[in-house]
Amino acid sequence: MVNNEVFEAISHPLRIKILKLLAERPMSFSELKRELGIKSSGQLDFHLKKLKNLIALSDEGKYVLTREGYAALQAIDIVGKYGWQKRAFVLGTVVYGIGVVFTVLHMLRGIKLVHLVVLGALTAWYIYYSYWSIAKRRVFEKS
Amino acid sequence: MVNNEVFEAISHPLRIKILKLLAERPMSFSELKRELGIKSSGQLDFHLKKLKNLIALSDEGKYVLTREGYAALQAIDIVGKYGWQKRAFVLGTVVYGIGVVFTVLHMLRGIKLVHLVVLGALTAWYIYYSYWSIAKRRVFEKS
DNA sequence: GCGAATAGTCTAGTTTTCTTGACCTTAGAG
DNA sequence: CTCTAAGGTCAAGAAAACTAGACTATTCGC
Repeated sequence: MVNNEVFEAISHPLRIKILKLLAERPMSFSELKRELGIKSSGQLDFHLKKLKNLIALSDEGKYVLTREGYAALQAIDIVGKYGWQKRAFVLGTVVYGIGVVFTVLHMLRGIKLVHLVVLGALTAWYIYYSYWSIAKRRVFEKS
Repeated sequence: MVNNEVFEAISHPLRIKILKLLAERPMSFSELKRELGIKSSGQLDFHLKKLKNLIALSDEGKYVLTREGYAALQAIDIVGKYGWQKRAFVLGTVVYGIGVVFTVLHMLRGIKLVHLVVLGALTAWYIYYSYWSIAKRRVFEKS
């Protein structure tokens, strides 16, 4: 299943609801019908077929998510939370700052190898995190 | 823009290509046309309009990705790489194991606070990572 | 001032998607 | 044996998505 097929599969609100319901627990055909509040069996049938690859039928006759289904759900999560990335980056910067200050205060009472290791690890993490946030996620892009 | 609108926007192979091209560098209308190898202006116009919210026109008259566009690109990445999650988890487990062994070997020459801190941090990271991998990403789900 | 390139718009027609509702089969309750 | 519920399938029509190609306006080289 190539990329755009997954996105086509999850490009309908009802199908996203189905995935979210199945992430909570496996459900049978009529359970899904009830939870979704739809009357037409044909409609559910149609959308379940569009979700093939993302869902499967368990031995007990209930629909469950496949691994690809969980991946799709993660993608849904990412898009739903993109507004938080800037705030998360600011928080990460604060955490880095506190870590550095804390370590430097300790170093004032004698520099030890462990201080340098912690400082190096913190900085390595922060550089990597910044790279992802700024170069890949473009948290400071406008709009 | 709600979730399913984003996925509808990226549910066409040409539109995914457009986003990937624009992630490399801003491009003008005819640059895109050339790179995509299409002949119809109407077609490009149609798909660019479907991508509204994910792209924008810069001052220089070139199309660029918006922050939401980068989020969509991340979602595309996730779905494209879901096959790697199991391998990544195995690697993570190996890293955790090496870290624990390394730390315990050091502890044999006298237990210090730093050893316990490192061990605690390693384990906290691994528990969190396992939670995500197993509960959220279902890396061990079959299919 | 002319030809070519850029940057599109608009329309008509084709193809897909989606919804509705009728229909089918099996199993269990009474 | 009949009625109801579960678990679907299928066909027809409406609505959307998509493509092709004709058309427009502006700019730049010459």
